[in-house]
Amino acid sequence: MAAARTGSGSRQGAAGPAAAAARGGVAPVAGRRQRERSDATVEDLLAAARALFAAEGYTAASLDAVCERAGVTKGALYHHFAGKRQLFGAVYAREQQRLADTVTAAYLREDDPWEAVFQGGRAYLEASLDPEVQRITLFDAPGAVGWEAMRELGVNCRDLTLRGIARAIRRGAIAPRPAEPLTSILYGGLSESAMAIARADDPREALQEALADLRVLFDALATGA
Amino acid sequence: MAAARTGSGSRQGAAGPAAAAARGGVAPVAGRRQRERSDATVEDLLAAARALFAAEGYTAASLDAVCERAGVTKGALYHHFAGKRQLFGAVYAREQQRLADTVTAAYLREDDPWEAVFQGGRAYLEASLDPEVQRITLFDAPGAVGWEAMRELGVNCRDLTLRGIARAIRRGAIAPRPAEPLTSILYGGLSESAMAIARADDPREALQEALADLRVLFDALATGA
DNA sequence: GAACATACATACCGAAGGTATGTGACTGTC
DNA sequence: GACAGTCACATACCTTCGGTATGTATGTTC
Repeated sequence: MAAARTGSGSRQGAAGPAAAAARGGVAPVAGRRQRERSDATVEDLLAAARALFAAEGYTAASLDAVCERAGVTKGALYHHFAGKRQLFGAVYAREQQRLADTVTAAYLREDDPWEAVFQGGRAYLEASLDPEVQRITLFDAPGAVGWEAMRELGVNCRDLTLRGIARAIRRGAIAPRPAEPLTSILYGGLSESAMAIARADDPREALQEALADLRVLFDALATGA
Repeated sequence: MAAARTGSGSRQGAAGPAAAAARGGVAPVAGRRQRERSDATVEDLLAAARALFAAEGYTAASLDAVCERAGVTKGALYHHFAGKRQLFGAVYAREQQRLADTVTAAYLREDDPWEAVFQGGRAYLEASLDPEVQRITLFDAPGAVGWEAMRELGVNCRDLTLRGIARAIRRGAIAPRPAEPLTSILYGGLSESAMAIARADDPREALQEALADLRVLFDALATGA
């Protein structure tokens, strides 16, 4: 327990630019364990990257700007991430995780397996109306990380959809069929719907119309029983 | 008809790098009218850009490489296009035009308005299986030119879908509803399906399954009459 | 406490998008 | 049919940005 105070709150000798100290943590920094420091830096970088990627888009957002906002230098960035694509990939994975949590919560609230898929879809649609979410998950992700990586970077809503549909089929809530095609149609349809709704003259009304149409579609596919 | 020969086939004084002479045209160049020269240069640039954008993606493809392939310098490129985005936008617009022609042809072959939409969708799906088409229209376009520009850059398949659905509604082939929501679901569903099919273990089988599922969906929405 | 590993900062490089400017070919005009 | 003006480029250059190599203070291990 010797002398723990190290004076300046900056992480190292030179001048730590800014912003990092504004995080929730208490004042001192040098006494923490490496893992905590590392995690905090990654957190700062991801937060800064998310903000800039969302605001300016993947190509327009520069790593220098990300580092400045995170209060770190490029040395730190490249210590934790292999490059710009990987940084974006990490941001994307987080975003999908957040979306998936929301969708899963809505899904689990329903007992009927087909209705549960509907509610999950509804939750995904509503969550995807946020322009920042759209920019990251719908616009830039395909071009930046590719289609395969989008599905392999941890949890993703497409797999959620697939599993929901598969369960609805197993339970007999919809007619037997391979689950993949309907997954593509539903997931792609919801994604495109989100983009259209967000840009509609009256997004509120557009959302209601979309949900009504989606309801018709779900009813049409449900087995009468 | 004075002396028309100008010696070298190169367009101007200095050394025209390459490739441009390989186009279909005959040998001399200087005698043509400006408009023809200009059109030919634009054509070369678009062809080179399409090839590189399709092969390497929007960000990875460099304008220097495009110019080299087109046998032109950046001066020519920036004389005809405002920048990289606009060049890509022009390539994208052409691609959409090509797709739209194919889709329209399939659409017009059917009399029943709802079946015509199905055949148009089928044509769009099959045409979108080409990796080069996918890379340009599905992966890079949203991030590079944005959603609004994708719909304002000339003909596009989404509007075709919208009009087909609107006609099917007017003719009573499907139940009355606002056409926009179903358009988003169908167009987005087909786009996502194309990406999934192209990456499936057995694309042939995946395509058949997708079309079968699409058929079920179309039948479910059709009015019995 | 000495050797080692971690977590950065600093400085630099090359590539690529974009721009400013020059020049020869073309075109309308008198 | 010269001549002025415009068009269609080429050349050279600037700036930004992604990426890398290296130095160094901090933390960890034995």
